[in-house]
Amino acid sequence: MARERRRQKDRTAETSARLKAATIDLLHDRGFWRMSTVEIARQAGVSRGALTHHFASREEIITESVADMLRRVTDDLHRFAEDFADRGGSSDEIVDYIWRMMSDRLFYVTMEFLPEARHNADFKARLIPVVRAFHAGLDAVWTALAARSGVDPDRTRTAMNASMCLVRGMIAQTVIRDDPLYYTGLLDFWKTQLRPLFPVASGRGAEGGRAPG
Amino acid sequence: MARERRRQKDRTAETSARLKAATIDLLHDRGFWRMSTVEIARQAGVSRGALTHHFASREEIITESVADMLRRVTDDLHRFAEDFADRGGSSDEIVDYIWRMMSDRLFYVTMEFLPEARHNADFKARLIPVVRAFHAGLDAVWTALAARSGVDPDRTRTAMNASMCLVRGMIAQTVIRDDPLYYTGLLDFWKTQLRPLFPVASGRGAEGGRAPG
DNA sequence: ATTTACAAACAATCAAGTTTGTTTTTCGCA
DNA sequence: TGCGAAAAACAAACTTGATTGTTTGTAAAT
Repeated sequence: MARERRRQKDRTAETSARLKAATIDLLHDRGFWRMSTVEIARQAGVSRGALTHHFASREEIITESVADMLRRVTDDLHRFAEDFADRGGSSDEIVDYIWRMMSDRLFYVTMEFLPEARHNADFKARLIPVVRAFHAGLDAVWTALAARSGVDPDRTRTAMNASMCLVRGMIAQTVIRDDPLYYTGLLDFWKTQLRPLFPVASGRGAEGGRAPG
Repeated sequence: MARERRRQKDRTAETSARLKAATIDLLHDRGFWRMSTVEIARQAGVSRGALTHHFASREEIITESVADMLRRVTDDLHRFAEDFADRGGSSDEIVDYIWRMMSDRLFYVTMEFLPEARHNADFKARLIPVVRAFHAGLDAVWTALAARSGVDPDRTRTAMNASMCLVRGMIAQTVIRDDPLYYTGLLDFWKTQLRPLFPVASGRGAEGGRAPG
């Protein structure tokens, strides 16, 4: 393009980024074990030599790619939490948000590497800190909801972690069962269950923030 | 052994059963792609030649093993549904049952082959009918609960499918997060949510089952 | 006798990591 | 500031090991 001479830092950053993006793409489209480092290089538009230069092993490029992806999602999560706290959203919105976030490749990619984490202690260890950061992002969202609806934070966390698990299980099921109405039905049911737990304080503030158990 | 002369039917049945059991064991302990046909034969205590004699390919022994496993679980499900209908159990009990059923290797093994189903159309096609039968088994349980508590069957199905998804998502999370209290907390939360939807008809209160230790 | 169950050796493929070679960038130093 | 060595970014060929499906051989059941 414009610059014929590029700094090595820039070249490294760009090539690594392309390779990591290609890795996530293939993780999603081809699967953890079906994809090869040859494919990753091809998809990234670089030689396999470039790949081996920047990443010591197949396992390394995968762990770094997944870590990158989770960090990006975590950033989004924090932005959403801030925005949500500012304008005071509803529990419905949160359900929709996590459904969209998880459906958008995140949990499909997760299903690719979860089995590996279960069988490969190094891989799992490398993953845990970044997963913890992701959960901290989730907690930021839950905390915003708890503050906004005046509900006990612990109870909020439980309800929202359950929502996360529900969505995980739903997306797992989409692999075998393709039935959009089934999933919207489940989400609606879930929203209905959550609503009384997190009353919206706005407007005619009749509710003080307590829900009958 | 006791019998020196065995029918070929019996030999085939026994050897196949050993191989399929070994396949499920390794699927759980080593993972879909980490295990090899050599390992399966060794685990089953037969030669690899025996394996190739009874199963045309690696994919075939895996699909047949998984189908067998799902059929066994489905049988259990129907037995539970019958028993549950006879004595009129609580929704708490159902939550405990599906948690136990899914935690007992079933969903870990499922997480091993779900990605394969996502990327391998033949594999998926081979799986769908047996998964459908499994869901029919689940429906038998839900129907028993609906009849017993006089709740609309459709609503019951939705609530119970949500329970299944919740449990799936919880078990997926156990791969990364090892925290038994977290999971019992989620189960208790969910039982509390379900209880008012499925009131126990008798005057004895909703004492049902307690969470497993 | 002929088919079936099992056993073991074989062949071909494939992917990961290594090595070797070439071009571009960086940097110490005159 | 300019030059040359060193290092980094790529590229491609090579090595090795593992795995699957196939083939060939043998004992037992039909």
